[in-house]
Amino acid sequence: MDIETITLITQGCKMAKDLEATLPNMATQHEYLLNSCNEIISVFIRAKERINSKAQMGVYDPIASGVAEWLSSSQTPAMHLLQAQHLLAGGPAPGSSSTSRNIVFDPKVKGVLMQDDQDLEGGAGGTLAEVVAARRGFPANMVPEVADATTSGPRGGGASSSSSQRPRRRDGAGTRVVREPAPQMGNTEIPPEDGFTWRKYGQKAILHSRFPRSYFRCTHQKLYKCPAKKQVQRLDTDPNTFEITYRGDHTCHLSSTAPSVPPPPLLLHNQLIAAQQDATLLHHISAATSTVNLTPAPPSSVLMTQWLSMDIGTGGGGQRATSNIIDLAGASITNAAAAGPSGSGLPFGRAHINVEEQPRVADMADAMFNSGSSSNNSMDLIFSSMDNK
DNA sequence: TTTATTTGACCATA
DNA sequence: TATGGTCAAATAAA
Repeated sequence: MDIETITLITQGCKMAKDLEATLPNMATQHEYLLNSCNEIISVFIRAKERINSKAQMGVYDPIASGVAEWLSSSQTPAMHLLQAQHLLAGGPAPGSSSTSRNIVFDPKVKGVLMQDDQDLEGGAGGTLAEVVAARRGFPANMVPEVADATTSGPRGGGASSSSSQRPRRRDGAGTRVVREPAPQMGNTEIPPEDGFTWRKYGQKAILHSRFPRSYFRCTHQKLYKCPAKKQVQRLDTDPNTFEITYRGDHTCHLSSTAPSVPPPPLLLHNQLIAAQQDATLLHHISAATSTVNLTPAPPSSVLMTQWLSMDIGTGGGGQRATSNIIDLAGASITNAAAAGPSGSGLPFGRAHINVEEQPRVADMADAMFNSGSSSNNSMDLIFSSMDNK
């Protein structure tokens, strides 16, 4: 990545942060906000185009990848807002590309699909869940409704894949290899989160590799017989990059109580309402009896909390208001109230939440949105009562 | 007490 | 037979 691209990205980030700083005072200045957003977007688009031109040469750029990680980790509420606007406007998220497979302006999008991938970004059609998952950079096999016909179970014995790196396994079909930069902050030993919860079941030294390979399976493997697995290994040539191999599809999302694709970034309340009215979205919004399809923690619980509190103004009253919360990725929680502190694990099973159950839903929402990590998050607390074997 | 992680042993595959 | 992948007991953490 050349210096000009870096400069553009830096400039865009600075502009976004400046905007964020002025947001409290300028929140009502729509024209100013619009202009500012447009300026920021144009800067990132220029950066994106420069990066795309490099990426299309087929070169994985660890520096660009690192910047993507940095962008992700430093994403501000203002950035979320920009992204939300573009998401609902039908256009690509700021900084994302309809064709590229590189930097996407999203907290979760960091990966570079290396093989056996589908054009995650390119699908003009597809379900919302697919689009959202694609925008979030998830491997195609993690997108609900997208069944990989070639996928087999852990020892399914499918046909051999084209992987040249691990020719030993015959069940290579359905595997996807993603490279993601190691977190720049915090514990860099931990592979970046991908929105699902994983349980580590093994670690093994690999021949001719400096770093051991870690083996993970879906946390819900037992309960839902979810065959999804992943292997995580640091690259010998670039210790700051993880190579993550996904195997098997998540089947846990098939259950109404199971985790699914994570929700999209923060969306404004009115945008959510508008989205609700969109026929394409209604497909994903359950009707009268609202089945709660629980998801891993949102990318930014803080932001979600902010959003909930933002919404209180329109909800009226001195009490904490009821909000319509819609998980656009296929889940729905209706009339979930943002209420006080929650207790520990909530004893609900296949949750058909009625409006009358708001207090309980409120606790659940609290548990969901106050959790910080997708692993060991409150959702597991919620599920723990159900996971009794 | 429950759940997650670690790690040595075992098994399957090339 | 070497190697990668998984199991399961031991241990740690919550």
